[in-house]
Amino acid sequence: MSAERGISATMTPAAKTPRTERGRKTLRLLLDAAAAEFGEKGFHESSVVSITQRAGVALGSFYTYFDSKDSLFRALVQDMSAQVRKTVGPVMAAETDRLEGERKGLAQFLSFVRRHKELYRIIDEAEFVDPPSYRAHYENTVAGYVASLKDAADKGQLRADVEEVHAWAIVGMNVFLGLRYGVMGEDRDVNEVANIASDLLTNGLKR
Amino acid sequence: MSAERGISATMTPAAKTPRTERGRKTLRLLLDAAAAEFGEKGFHESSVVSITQRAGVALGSFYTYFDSKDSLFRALVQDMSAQVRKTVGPVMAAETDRLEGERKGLAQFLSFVRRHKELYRIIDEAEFVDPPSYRAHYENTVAGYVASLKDAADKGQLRADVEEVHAWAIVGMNVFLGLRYGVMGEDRDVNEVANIASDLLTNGLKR
DNA sequence: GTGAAAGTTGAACCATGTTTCAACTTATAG
DNA sequence: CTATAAGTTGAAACATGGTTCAACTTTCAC
Repeated sequence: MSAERGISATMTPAAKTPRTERGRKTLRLLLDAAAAEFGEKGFHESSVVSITQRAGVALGSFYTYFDSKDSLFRALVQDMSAQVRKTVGPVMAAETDRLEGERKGLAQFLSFVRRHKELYRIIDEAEFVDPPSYRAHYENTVAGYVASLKDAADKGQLRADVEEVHAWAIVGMNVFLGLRYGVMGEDRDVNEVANIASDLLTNGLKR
Repeated sequence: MSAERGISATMTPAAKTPRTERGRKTLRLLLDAAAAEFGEKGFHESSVVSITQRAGVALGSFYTYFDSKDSLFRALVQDMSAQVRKTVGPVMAAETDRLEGERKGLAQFLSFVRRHKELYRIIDEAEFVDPPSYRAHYENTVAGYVASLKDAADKGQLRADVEEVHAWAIVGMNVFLGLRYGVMGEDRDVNEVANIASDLLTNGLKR
């Protein structure tokens, strides 16, 4: 799970920025350890002690880089929220046809989730550990969806009456498919799932 | 938030069953207080002390009825999982047309959520506090959906190829609509939301 | 009415885990 | 080479809150 994810631009310096190479390395160790720990055991079961142990640094070093366990979590949520957008967004945008973009985007999202189960669960847990981050994550996501759906509607690629409710519905669909076929089990092919969902989204259930 | 919900049949006697009227009353006080408390502050922010205080009983009385804070939570999750099914199921089943049933069911679900935000959040938090209950809740829900979708397909009411993936997609959609238009805000009419979602589900996004 | 069972009470016990800090080591600029 | 800033360390202080228990009160069957 040790991602190549570094200290991304979006990450607010709630993390007291390290000044030397050694410092950056330690910070990265802590972030990776925390992501893994939170992903496996959840926020409350993870202790600062266990995180520092996994990272292989002393307990006290944690507070060189973070104000608290909470602030670490917040940093992680924001970082990963950005990561999802950065991974899925371009794949979706690359497609001229919005519905095809949706299909490709979901497939991409599902494989991302499989490779980053920890991060997926961290966002989910933010609903309880840090509600504002959670809301922000989904409000951003939905806002992006609404814009891009309206855009596609203008181009005549889909029905003209698309709005917020549609966006929340689609996001919910994707999140649950990610939970089931990304996190809970990998018993289905990513593309197969994406095809089925995309077809449902395009044509609906009626025969 | 003090529901008329009593000690339902499905509730495993993890709660040490009271033998007198007085006992039953105390147990109910504790259950209602806990549901409210968990709903507002989440599992970890709620303490047994605060729950007993809200219920107006002594700290020690808690352990007359529950083995632990966890076991109370488990009882609550199971109880509410059953409640949702009991509230939404019949409304859906009453309709002969599956798609119309879906619309009515969603509307019913949304108003249920509005009246029971606490319980909704309790199920969500089970993902972290008691994963088995969480999985069980959604696996049950989805299984019911698959059966009823297949049934409707046999009757020619919808496409023949419905399967598990569709069910997870629909459930995810409903859950997120519940989160947004039930819990987060009530700025839209329940029936309007249900109509839009139902239309999306029936006809899809293509124009 | 009486005694055993059921229920109540809250102080004390206990476990866990976050945060602080002063002594120490490593890095780097001049 | 050296002085100073950056970083590391882990023991101890501190806070929180779940759980136990022995003394007490209420209920209820006989």
